[in-house]
Amino acid sequence: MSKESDDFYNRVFDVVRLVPHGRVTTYGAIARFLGAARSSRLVGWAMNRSHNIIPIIPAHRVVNRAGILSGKAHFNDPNEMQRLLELEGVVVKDDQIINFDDVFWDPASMDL
DNA sequence: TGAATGACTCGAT
DNA sequence: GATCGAGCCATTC
Repeated sequence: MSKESDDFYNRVFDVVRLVPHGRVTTYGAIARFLGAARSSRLVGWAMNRSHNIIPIIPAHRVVNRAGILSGKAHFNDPNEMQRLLELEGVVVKDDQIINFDDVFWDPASMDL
């Protein structure tokens, strides 16, 4: 892995950490925010490595554009992702966020 | 070096 | 309106 690609991942992690408490974002939103609109899968790759990243990445706040917890299976405990979201006030049912449109947070619209 | 994979997204049927 | 398939890009085998 080259250093530049590591930097890309680092930006992804940074954006994920910027997600407000009780809000969630999508892979596509992060990818597009970083200028890689068609690299949404790369964001998924980055999150896959987030287990070894410090500080810990709130990966539970990152879901696909449908509001489904597509990455919950990659957690130490799949139930932990849903539990963390519910703990923050996010309503989750069947691995899917109910009020997704209400809790969705776009990094491009954050206050600078 | 070439082929396969993946925590996604969009367009077509 | 829901479902299916193809596209994209970096990493891994």
